[in-house]
Amino acid sequence: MGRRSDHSPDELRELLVLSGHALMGERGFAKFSAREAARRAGYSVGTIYNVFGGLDQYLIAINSRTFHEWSAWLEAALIDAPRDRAGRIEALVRAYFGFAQNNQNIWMAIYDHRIDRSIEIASEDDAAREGLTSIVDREVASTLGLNDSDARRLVRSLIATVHGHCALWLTGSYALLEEKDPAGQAVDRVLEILTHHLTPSES
Amino acid sequence: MGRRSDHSPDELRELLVLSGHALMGERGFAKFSAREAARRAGYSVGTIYNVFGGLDQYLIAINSRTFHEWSAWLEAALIDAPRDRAGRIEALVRAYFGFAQNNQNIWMAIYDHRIDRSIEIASEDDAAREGLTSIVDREVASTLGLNDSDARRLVRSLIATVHGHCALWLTGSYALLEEKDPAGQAVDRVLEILTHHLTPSES
DNA sequence: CATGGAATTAAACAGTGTTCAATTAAAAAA
DNA sequence: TTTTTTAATTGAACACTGTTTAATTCCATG
Repeated sequence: MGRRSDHSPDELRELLVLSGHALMGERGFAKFSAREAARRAGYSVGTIYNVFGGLDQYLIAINSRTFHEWSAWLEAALIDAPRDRAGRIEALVRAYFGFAQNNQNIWMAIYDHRIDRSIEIASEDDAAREGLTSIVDREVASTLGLNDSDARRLVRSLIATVHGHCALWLTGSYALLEEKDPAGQAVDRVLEILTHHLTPSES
Repeated sequence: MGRRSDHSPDELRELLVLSGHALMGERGFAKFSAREAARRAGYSVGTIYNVFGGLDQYLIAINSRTFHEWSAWLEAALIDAPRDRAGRIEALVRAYFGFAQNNQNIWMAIYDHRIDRSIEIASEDDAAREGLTSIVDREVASTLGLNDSDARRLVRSLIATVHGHCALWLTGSYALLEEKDPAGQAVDRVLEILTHHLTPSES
């Protein structure tokens, strides 16, 4: 076939991302198939290469969708969160875990997809990733008595801390198998760390 | 061919693990090929299925080898470590990072391989994984004024904290891209956490 | 209506994991 | 020693991948 008018370029792009995202959720990264994703969208594999340029870019687009959903999930959780600092931090961390648990395959796909340094990430995809970090920046960094640079470093370190708990938990890795409440452990660690970085007047 | 006497069952097993481990180091998990690993060992794919029972068990065996090397690496680093608590903790965390950095592909393969709950892990492979945790248990837990249960929980949480920093760093993930010394951040976080769990007389 | 250009596909290629009948070598039995 | 049994090893088949490219088919424009 040739140019088909049943979908505009943008519609087609979104259609394929949607189909791939759903398939990733069903199968997980290891059993994902671009062929199958295209098939379900009613197109053939080649179309993916046309639209995205390659499999890596397609996977990046799928993961960007996950980042958006994840950000929205966190924002939603923060609406109902308590007003005190510890309460908000706990809500944030538990929402982080909640999204991962309720969307295991697509959450893990974010980290399963290793992107070669050679291929460049579109600014749109970059923004999706930054969006998540910026939520934590807003919630945490502003309340600290640190200069911006130190606060940024600490926030990223806190994200790594929470990520570590969540990743080991969901991969069923040895370290957290017997732990009943990994999210609670992450919350505790984050709060312990934060007390070290509060100015006396804040603690 | 039939039964060949050039390798005993144990030798063959080790030969294949060695070959697979080397290939994993060269290519990484995504581009690993059991066929190629067997080829390099001078056998055909079927042999892997004979010896290990399936691809999953083969990958588990390869990763067990990594765990042994990793444990040895940590023990070696602890020999030259300072005697004070903070110094030993720092040495441990930096050795953790050092192994991962110097063996990126085989280190990441540990977490890339998702093991279905249905397949059971041989006690030998379990021991390889426990061995690593037990090093941290020995170094950290015994110095804390906690009961065994709480200490175990905390140690695993600390491992998750360090793992998170290391994983985000090596995957080139958004959160730690600009961080110059991720290991140092992990060390700082671990020490900050530990001060919260020391009895007054120890701090 | 024709024609050029762009979207879409089908087919080909080189790989993969997995299974299993056929083969072959060594060990056991005669 | 010769034969038979047993077990290790392979090769081929199957159904899949991702990736590239020539051929097709549709649409918009002249």
